[in-house]
Amino acid sequence: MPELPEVETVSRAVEKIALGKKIINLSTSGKKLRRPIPENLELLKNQKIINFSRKGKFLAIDFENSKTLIIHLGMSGNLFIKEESSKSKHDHLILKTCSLKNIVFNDPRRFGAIKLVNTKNWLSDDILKNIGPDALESSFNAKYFYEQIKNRKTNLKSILLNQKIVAGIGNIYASEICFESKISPLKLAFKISPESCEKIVSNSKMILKKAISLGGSSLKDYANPDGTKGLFQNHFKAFNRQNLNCLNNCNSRIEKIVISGRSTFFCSTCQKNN
DNA sequence: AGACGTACCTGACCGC
DNA sequence: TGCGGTCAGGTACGTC
Repeated sequence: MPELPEVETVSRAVEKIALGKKIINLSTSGKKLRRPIPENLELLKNQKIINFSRKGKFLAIDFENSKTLIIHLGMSGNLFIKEESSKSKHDHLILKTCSLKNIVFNDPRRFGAIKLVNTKNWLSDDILKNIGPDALESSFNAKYFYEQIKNRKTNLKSILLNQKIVAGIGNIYASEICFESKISPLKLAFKISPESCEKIVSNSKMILKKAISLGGSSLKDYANPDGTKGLFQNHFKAFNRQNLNCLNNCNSRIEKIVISGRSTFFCSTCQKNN
C-alpha cells in the first residue's frame, strides 16, 4: 500500500468510520513486525479516538488519554474496517470499536510497524524524529530542497527516496516526479539548479495531490479500507511502463533500470541528465 | 558521504 | 502439480 497518497487515503477512510468511536477490546497476532508489537496497547482499551494525522508514510491515531498509535504500513501493510466476525491471515492488530466494527492492521510481509507513544511528542519519537518535512507541507519548498541537495553527490532518485530529506515519496512516485520534471533519475544532486528544484518540488506536490484525489495507486489486488481501489495507477506516465511509448510523443520508449536496488522507469530522451 | 549488499518476510508469478 | 527463481509500493544495518 504505502506511499504518501496511499497512507493519506487509508487515513481518511478509517477516520470516516472510526473517529469518535471507543475501543472496547483489542487483540494482536503476537508476531513480530519490523519491531515487536508493543505490550502497552492495552492502554487503548475504553479510549475514544479523537484525531487522525499523518507525516510522510507514518499514520497517527490520537486517543483521549493522550496516547497516539503510530502505524507504518511497510511494503504490504494495510488498514481495514471489518465486520467483527471477519478474520484474515496476517491480521496483526484488531481494534474492536463500540460500533462493533473492527479496525484491522493486516500485513503479510510484516515490514510494518506499530508503536504507542504520548500524543504530546509523537513527532519527536525515535521512530520518526529524523525524517524530513512531509512532501505536502509548505516547509518542503524549493529553497529548502536546494539547500538540502546542493552538495550531495548522489542521484535524484535516491534523494527523493530519502525520507530524511523529504517524507512520503516512495518508489512509484519518485519515477513519476522525475518524469514530470523532465530530469533523469540518475542526475547528480549537486548539478540540479534552483530552477529545477522549483519544478521538482511543485511536481511532487501536484502528483501526490492528484494521486490522493484518485484514492492512491492500487497495484495487484490492494484495496482501500472501504473496499474501493485507488485509480492513480491508470495515470502512471513512467512507473511500470517499460518498453511502452513515452507519452511525450518523443518516439522513445520508457526504460527500466535499477537505482539503489529499486526498479526505476524513465525516458532517456525527455529526461535530461545534464 | 554514499554505494552496495544483505536482512527482515510472504506471496504472486513465470518457466521448466 | 510442483519446484525454483525472481520480484514486490520500505527501511535499517554493516562494510568498503
